[in-house]
Amino acid sequence: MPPADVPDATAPRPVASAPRRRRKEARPGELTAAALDLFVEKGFAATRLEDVAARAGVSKGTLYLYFDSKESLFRAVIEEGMVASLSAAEQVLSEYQGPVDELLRQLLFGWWEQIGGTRLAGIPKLMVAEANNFPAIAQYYHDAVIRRGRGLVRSIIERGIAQGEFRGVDVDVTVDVIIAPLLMLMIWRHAFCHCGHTIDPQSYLTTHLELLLRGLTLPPEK
Amino acid sequence: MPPADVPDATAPRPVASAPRRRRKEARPGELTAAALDLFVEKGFAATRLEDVAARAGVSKGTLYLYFDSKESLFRAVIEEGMVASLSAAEQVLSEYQGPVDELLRQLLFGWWEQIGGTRLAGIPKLMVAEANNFPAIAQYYHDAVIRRGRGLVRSIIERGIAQGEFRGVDVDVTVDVIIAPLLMLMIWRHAFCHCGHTIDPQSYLTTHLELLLRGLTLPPEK
Amino acid sequence: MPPADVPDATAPRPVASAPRRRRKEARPGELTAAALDLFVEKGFAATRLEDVAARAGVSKGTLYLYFDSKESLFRAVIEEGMVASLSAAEQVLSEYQGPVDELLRQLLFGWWEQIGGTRLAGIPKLMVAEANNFPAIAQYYHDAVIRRGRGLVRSIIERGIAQGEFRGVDVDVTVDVIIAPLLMLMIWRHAFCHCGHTIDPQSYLTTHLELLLRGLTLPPEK
Amino acid sequence: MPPADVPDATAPRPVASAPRRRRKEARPGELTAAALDLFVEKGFAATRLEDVAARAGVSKGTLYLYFDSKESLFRAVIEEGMVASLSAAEQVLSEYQGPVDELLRQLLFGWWEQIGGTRLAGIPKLMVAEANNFPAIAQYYHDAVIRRGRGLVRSIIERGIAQGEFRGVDVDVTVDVIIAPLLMLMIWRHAFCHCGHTIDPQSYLTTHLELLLRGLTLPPEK
DNA sequence: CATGAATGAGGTTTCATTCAT
DNA sequence: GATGAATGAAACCTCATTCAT
Repeated sequence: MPPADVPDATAPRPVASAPRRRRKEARPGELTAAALDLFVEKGFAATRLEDVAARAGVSKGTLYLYFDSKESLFRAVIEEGMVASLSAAEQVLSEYQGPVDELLRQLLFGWWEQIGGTRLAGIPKLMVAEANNFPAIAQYYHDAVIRRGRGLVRSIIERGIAQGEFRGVDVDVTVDVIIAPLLMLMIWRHAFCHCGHTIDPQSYLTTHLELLLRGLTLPPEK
Repeated sequence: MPPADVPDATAPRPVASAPRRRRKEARPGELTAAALDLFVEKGFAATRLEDVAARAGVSKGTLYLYFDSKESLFRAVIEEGMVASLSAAEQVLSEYQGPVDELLRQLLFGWWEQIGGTRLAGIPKLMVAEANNFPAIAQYYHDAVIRRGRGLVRSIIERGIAQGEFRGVDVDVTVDVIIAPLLMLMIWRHAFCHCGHTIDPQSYLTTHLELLLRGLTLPPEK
Repeated sequence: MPPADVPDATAPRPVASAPRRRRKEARPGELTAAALDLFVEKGFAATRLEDVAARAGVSKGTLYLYFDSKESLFRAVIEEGMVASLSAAEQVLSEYQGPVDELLRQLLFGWWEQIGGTRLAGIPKLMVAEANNFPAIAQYYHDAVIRRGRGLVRSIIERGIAQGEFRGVDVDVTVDVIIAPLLMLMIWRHAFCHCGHTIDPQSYLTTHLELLLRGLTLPPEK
Repeated sequence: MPPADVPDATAPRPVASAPRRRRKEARPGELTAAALDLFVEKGFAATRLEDVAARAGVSKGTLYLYFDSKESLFRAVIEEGMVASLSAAEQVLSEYQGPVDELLRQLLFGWWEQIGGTRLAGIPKLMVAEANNFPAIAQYYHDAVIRRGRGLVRSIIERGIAQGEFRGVDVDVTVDVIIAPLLMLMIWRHAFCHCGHTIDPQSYLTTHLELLLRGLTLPPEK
C-alpha cells in the first residue's frame, strides 16, 4: 500500500465505479496500475489475479482480454512504469547551463517530484524482489531504466569535474554511491513504512545532497 | 545465488552429503541455510519446501519435524540470520579509542567481512520483499537488526561531532543516508548481479567512505 | 481438414469473404458448415465457438442469434448434414430394375460421389466421438441416417437373394459387415490422414465390392 | 461405459477400496485404466481429471505424482494399451503350419478374445477422435499398433496366395478392407451401443470370415 | 526419527454465454 | 441485426501439509 500522501503518477483510476461505457484503451492502464499496487505490496507470486481485477473494477476473465498471462502483466507493469520521466530529465540536463551543484539539486528534487514520491517508486522494490525469477525483464529494466538513470548522474559528475567544480573521482563507482540512497528511499517507503521508523524525504534528500556536494567539491584554492 | 568467492558466514553446509553420523542438532541450521539461499534467490512464495528439503539433503516431511510451517521456517531464517555479528561490532565500538574516521573505516570494512560479503547479505533483499506480507517478522527484523545497526552508526557520528572531528548534522537523517549504500550493495548483488553491471565492493566502499569523510569532516580552521 | 480435391457437398462457403449484400438466410448454413469442419477436426469440446464464428466470417455474438447454445449448434450440424442424399438414393433404389451386382456397384460409387467423398464424411467420425455425450442426438442420427442406410443395403441384399443371385445369408449381420468398410473409409480419412498411410478410395471400394460379390454370389450351378 | 459382459483385459481394479498400504507400482496402471474408461466414454477434452482420480480411488493431486499432465496421461493410456497382444499374435503366426483359412479364423476370434472384446477395444474410438489433436501420439499409435496389425493380416493373405489357396489380389488394399469391420466392431460397441442396434460379435465375425473366405478363395479347378 | 505417498485448498487460465451499444 | 467487451463457472495444475509406515 503506497503512502496516502503521494501524488498519483499514473492515469487516474476510477476504481470500480465507472460509467458503463468503458473505453477499451483505458483498460490496460487501469489494470497495470492495479497490478503495480498489489505486486509492490505483496510481491508477484503472492498477488492473486482476481484481486488485481477487483481493484481495477473488472472481473477475473477481463484481465485475459488484455494480457496473455500473469507474467505478461508483470512485464507490462515494468515496461509501462518509468520511461517518460527519464527522457524529460535527459532533456532538462542537455539544456541546462550553470553551476553543477544547482543541477544536482534540481535532479534530486525533480526526481522526487516525478518518480521517487509517486507510486512508480514501488517498482524498484518489485524489480529487486523478482529480478532472479524474470531475468529477461530484469535485463530490460536494467537497460531501459537503471542504465539511463546512471547515465544522467554520470554526465552531471563528469560535467562538474570538467568545469573544475568537482574533484577527480572514480565516476562510475561514485554514481553507484550517489544513486543508492535514492533507491533505498523508494524501497524503504514500500517495505518498512509500517515499522515505526519513517524517513522524511525532504530532509533525507537535503542531507544526501549536502554530503555529496561537500564530498565532491574541490576545496577552495587557498 | 551468492558469488562463489565470498566466505561462508553461516554453519558449514554439507549439501546433501551427510557425514555418517548426522547430529540432529545440526538439522535446523542446515534447513534454514538452504531456505535462506532459496528464499533469497526466488522469494518466499516462489520457493517450494520440497526444494528446500532437497537442498538440505532431507525429505519433505522431515522439514515439519523442525518447523511448524513455511512461515515459521521463514521466521527462523530471519531470526537466526544476523544476531551474532552485531553484538561483536557493538563490543568493538564501545572499546575503541581514537579518531572517528578510522573507526568508520573499520566499521565499513569489518561489516563487509562479517556480513555484507557473506550469504547473510541476502536477508535484506528477502526482508524488503516480504516485509508487507509478514509485518510481525519485519518488525522483529527492524528492531533486532536495523535499529541496532543504525545505533552503531549513530554513536559513531555523535562521537565524531563531540570530538570536534565532524560538523554538526542531523544525525538521524545522516545515519539513514550513510547506511543506504551499504544496504543497496547487498541488495544489488542479489538482484541484478546477472545484468552485466556489477559493483566492486572494495572501491564502492572506499568511495563511499571518502565521500562521507569529506562531507562530514569540519573544514580545517583557517 | 478434408482433402482439397473432394467436391463440396454442402452450401458454397465463401469463407470470411462476404458478398456485399449478405442474405441472412445463408448465415445458419455458413455457421454449421464452419462448425462441421472444426468439430470434425478437433472434436466438439475442443472447438471454440469463437473459432467457428471467425471461420464463418462473423463475430462470436452473432452465433447466438442463430443457435441457442453450443449443443444446439452441434445438433444443427448433424441434422443438416445428411438428409438429402439418402432420399435420393432410396428413390434410385426403388426404381432400379436389373442385376443386383450392378445395383450394389452403383450404390457404392454413388455414395462416394454424394457423401463419402465430401466433407459430410466427417460426420461419422464426429458422431462416433460424441455419441455418448449427446445420446439424444446420437439416437436421432442413428434413426435418421444409420437405420436408413442399413435399410438401403438390406433391401439390395434381400433383392439379390430373392432374385437368386445371392446365396442365403443372415441379412442383418451381413449389412453391418458391408457397411463397416464404408464407415471406416470416411473415418480413416479424417483421423489418420496425416500418418503416412492413406487409402485410395477407388481401389478400396473396388476391392470391397469384388470381395463382396464373390462372397455373396451363388456358385454357378454345376 | 464398456459393456458389462466383456472380460477385463487390464490389471484388476480394486476401485476405491484398497488396503491402506498401496503399492506405488500399481497406481499408474489403475490410473490409466480409469482414464481409458472415461476417455473412451466422454472423450479426452470432456473428461475431468478429478473424475479419473475418483474412479481410481485417489484424489486429484495424486494423479500428478505419476503423470505430468493430462496429455501425458493420455499418452500413457495409448502406449500401455495394446502392445502385448500383438507380439503374441505375431508369435502364433510365425509358428503356424496349415491351411490359411483356419489361420484367418484363429486370428479373428483370437483377436476378439485378446483385444476386440476387452476394454482395450475403446482405444480405437478414442484414437480416432483425438488423432488430429495429438498428431505425435497418433503417429505412435499408427506405427506401433495399426501398422503391425496390418502386417499380421498382410502376411496371412500373402501366405494364402503363395500357397495357392487365395486368388491374387491387391494385398495392401485388401488388408484395409479386411480390417475395417474389426475396427468398426470395436468402435460401434463404444459409440452407438445405447441406440437400440447392437451387434452380436460372434455372428458378425463369422459372417465377415465367411464372406472373406468365399471372396478370396480360388474357385475350385474345374 | 525419517520418509514420501497422499491430500485438497487455492491459484491460473479458458471459454460458453450475455448484453449494452 | 451485429458486435465484442465483459462475465464467472469450471478445468488444469501446484504445493503446503499430513500421516501411515
